[in-house]
Amino acid sequence: MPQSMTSADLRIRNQVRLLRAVHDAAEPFTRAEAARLLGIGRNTAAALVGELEQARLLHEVPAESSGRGRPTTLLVPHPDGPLAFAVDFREDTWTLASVALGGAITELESGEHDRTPAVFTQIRAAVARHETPRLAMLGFATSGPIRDGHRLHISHLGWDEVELDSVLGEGWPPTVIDNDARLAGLAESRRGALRGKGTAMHFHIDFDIGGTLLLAGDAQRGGHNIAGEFGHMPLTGSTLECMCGVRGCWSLDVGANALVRRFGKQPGYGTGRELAREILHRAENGDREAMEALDANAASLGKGLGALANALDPEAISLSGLGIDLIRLRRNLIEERCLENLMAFRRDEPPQIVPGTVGAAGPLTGAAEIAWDAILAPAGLKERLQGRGSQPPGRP
Amino acid sequence: MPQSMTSADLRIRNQVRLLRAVHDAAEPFTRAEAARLLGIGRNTAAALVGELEQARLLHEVPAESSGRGRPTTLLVPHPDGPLAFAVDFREDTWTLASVALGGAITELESGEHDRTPAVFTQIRAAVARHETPRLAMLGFATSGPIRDGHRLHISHLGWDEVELDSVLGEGWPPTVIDNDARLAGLAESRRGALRGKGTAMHFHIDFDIGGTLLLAGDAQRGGHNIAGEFGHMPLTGSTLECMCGVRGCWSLDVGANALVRRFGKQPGYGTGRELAREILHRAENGDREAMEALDANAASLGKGLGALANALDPEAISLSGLGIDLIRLRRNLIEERCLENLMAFRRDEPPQIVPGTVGAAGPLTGAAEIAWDAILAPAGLKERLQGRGSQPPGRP
DNA sequence: TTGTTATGTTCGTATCAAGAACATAAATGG
DNA sequence: CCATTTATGTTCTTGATACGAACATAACAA
Repeated sequence: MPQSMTSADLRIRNQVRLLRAVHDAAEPFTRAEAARLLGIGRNTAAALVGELEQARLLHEVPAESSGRGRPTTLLVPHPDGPLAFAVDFREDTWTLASVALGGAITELESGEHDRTPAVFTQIRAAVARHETPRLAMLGFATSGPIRDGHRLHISHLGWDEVELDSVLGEGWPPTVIDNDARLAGLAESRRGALRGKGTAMHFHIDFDIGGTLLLAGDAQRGGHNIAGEFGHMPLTGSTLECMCGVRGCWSLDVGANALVRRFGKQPGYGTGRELAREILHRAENGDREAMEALDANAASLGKGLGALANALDPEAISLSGLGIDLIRLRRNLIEERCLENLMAFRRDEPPQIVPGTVGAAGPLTGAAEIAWDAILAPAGLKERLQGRGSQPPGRP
Repeated sequence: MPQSMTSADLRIRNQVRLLRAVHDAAEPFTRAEAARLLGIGRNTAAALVGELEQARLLHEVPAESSGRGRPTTLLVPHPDGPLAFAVDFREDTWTLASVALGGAITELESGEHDRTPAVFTQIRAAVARHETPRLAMLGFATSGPIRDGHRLHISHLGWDEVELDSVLGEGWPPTVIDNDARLAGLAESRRGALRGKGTAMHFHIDFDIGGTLLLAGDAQRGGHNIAGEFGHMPLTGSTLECMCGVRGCWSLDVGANALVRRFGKQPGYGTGRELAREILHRAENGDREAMEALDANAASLGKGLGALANALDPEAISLSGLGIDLIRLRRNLIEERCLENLMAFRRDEPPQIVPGTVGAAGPLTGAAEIAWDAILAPAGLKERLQGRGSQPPGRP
């Protein structure tokens, strides 16, 4: 318990509460509403906002009057305030975006890459092209687990335990990095289908299944920062050997690899994704073999979700990637199998299974969230508020 | 965000921090150490402790001097301070204990019961026999899930969705209640083998498996307060039908029921526990059939733990109940099967699998923890500190 | 006996949020 | 068109908090 609590910390805490409220709100709100929301007086709210405006974190704009009363102002991000950059680093492409307080995303640049760590240099160059003193923190979404926060393991790129520092190199802005599946879940939890849920799960279905357990708006990270490999539990009774080194993984029956395998093709990270799309398309058009593959996929998905719901009791489960299509095409089958595998006493309150609403922007949005979490941490904010007005914001 | 943050709340927060430190510490510490621990000045510490002494929460006793310096005092629970009562309600027995700040347990009374809800009246009478104005909160451990905190479901007593209010009846002190497996895990996390682990799991193996995911010293509760049924995931490939209504549950292969079934006996909640002990005993003495049953049990346990570790990445896993015996008798087999089912890249850092150290006192200890959590919540503490010195402590 | 050391105590100060009273800018309604 | 109503902004005072510095105290050590 190192963090002492002094009057100054009290102020910081209230300012963090205010900024978080602005960041998390679906719609901008006024200063008076903020006072009510935080349970503080209008005078205190005025003081807080004043300092935050000085520090170029908030800005006040006239609010169109609604009814009687003295007109007030809306609290919006400061036009010259700090920005988070977010990177979504994928299999063969990357995207760089800038994200303001409140979550508004501006895509800056994107590109393809050659699957070697040189891509990081490429991305860093892009960051440099758009660099501004306003850049305060960079959030980075990558596929693959990041052990202990620094050892990167991306099997489909053949990167095995790559040391993060060595590939990132020097010259990066302050950076926070996490797994894309987890960040996609975080995005749903903060700004998507799982908003407001205390306990929820998200699964991204691509070649296989990656997921995360979301508790009160935060993604569970695990003891070595590698939680979330729900796809590698033996939930469907498969006896095949998985690329992960274990037999019987759930992922062997759900996802693009599973679809492809049913057609005698080699599962793997090549053209599998297009083939899977093709199979779904054929299933939609009544192709019998494709429909069976789709059914098997959906049934296995539902079974696994039921099993996980028994253990973790989520209020809702959202899906992304192929999961969106699976819900669209086979919702009933998924729900039926989920129900079948729920303990009997849970069947009157099954978890909602919903398509994610953040969509393909999930990892990028999640990366922005962790970057803003870092910016809005009390420690960092304290610094930013100390030198109010004098030097320009952004990292030192 | 309803909780405002005023100067008074600041004081309460620091007092909570201090009390929690005392409650959680393995050894009592001095006032000066407390000041360093919390990062506050000695003068502030003196003020905090003074008020807490007034409120009969803390007491100062002379500390034997260690080396130079002015002698100081140890912070200990106030001899007339609030007490938590804890109840461990089991299949056919119950135990009532009194627990002071810091976690010291005094057993007050125990008894058997007839498996009908009348037992609650019995327990309430016992509480009344020991009632004192110092009683501040009662923590209650029961088997079976408690949906939404008020619907009790104990299958082996034939209690199906019993409304908690109706069985508890009137006249109880302020009460918090939770599931025994979850509370046993909480106990290990706070005071046992999982102390200090950020992410951990605990499994209580009895007839079947109940468990809990422990995050930063708190047990995960789920969206409907019924998380933790890890035993009802299909982790071992069984095809049997489980009493829970699903096929293939992990619990079908691990625990007393699984042992008993191997001997052609009907699994269930009768004399199964003694029979299971008997089987373990025979296995220890070299009985081949019993050894095979034990091996199968241990192997299934290990396999399931590996699968769960893939998903949730615990630093450590503790076991209680039969799990203690399984570790004692077949540690290698459990660990080997766990490792086999861990994704390859995790195998150099497998979760530690350890016997719980709180032992049979787990549910009782956990019940005391949630009771003290309630007492030490800022809201309740505020009340207790308002009327300092005037009226006696305890619930109004 | 005289320092040394760790702790307790006292006092003044800066900061913070609350509360009350007042000021202000719209909409409302005759 | 003007007084009223209403919601908000602003100002000032007040009580409470933790901090820092200086000093007091009680042991131990040389």
